[in-house]
Amino acid sequence: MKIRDNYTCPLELTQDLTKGKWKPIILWQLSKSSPLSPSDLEKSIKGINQKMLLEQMAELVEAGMINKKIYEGYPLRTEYYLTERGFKMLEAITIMQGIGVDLMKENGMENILKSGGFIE
Amino acid sequence: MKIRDNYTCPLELTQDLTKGKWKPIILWQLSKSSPLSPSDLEKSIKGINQKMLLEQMAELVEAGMINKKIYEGYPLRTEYYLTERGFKMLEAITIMQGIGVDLMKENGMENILKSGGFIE
DNA sequence: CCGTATCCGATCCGATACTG
DNA sequence: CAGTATCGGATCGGATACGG
Repeated sequence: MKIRDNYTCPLELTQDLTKGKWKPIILWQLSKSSPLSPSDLEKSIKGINQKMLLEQMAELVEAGMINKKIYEGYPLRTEYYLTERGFKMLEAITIMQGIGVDLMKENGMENILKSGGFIE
Repeated sequence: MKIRDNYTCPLELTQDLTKGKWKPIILWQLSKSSPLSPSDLEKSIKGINQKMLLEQMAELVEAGMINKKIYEGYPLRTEYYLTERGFKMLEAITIMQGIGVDLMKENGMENILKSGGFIE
């Protein structure tokens, strides 16, 4: 993750640190159940693969949104959990989740909401 | 803007509609002063160019976050303003702005905060 | 001044393979 | 199971030019 040297406003910085297809979803998942191992998360996030998950989590750690606890020995085990900053970011994500629900209701996508296919 | 057909959760939809380098900043600017013309916005957002601005605004209109009012006649004039949904989205953006300020303070980037270079 | 089209480099993301 | 490396296609974003 490259932090640019010139930001015109703080919002851009936060954006940079939380952008990408998966990061908000990872934070959302960790807010509901924590701590979680990478394999747990991979199961709970439909469509993600191991590479994307670990890559995005490493960036979230760098951004101070999540932390990990590593257990020595075999089988390997690591657990991730939200930091205080991560919880704050989650407030923003929660609002966006609400907007998404509204949008889906307005656009005949209730099937997704009810199917249980999504993570709530 | 292509809306995917399969979302695993509403958050992904909102993300799709508000992603990109400029959209949150456009909403932020419109929240402080509204309505604004494209040329006003272009002046107030450092680094953006006309193409990106109009392109991103068109997508925000499609997403129902902003609306525009077109005045007939010459010189051409159009004004953009936030919708109710846009204001809701702004709550999330405001939180992220706050996180960005914290991050900058922790990382010796106060110069950006104080320089007046950013839009507050 | 508002808006659209094109071109092209940078970045993202998914598949796959590999290590400890 | 956790994590890293590589590669290629898709997408994004900035420059530039053109039209209403």
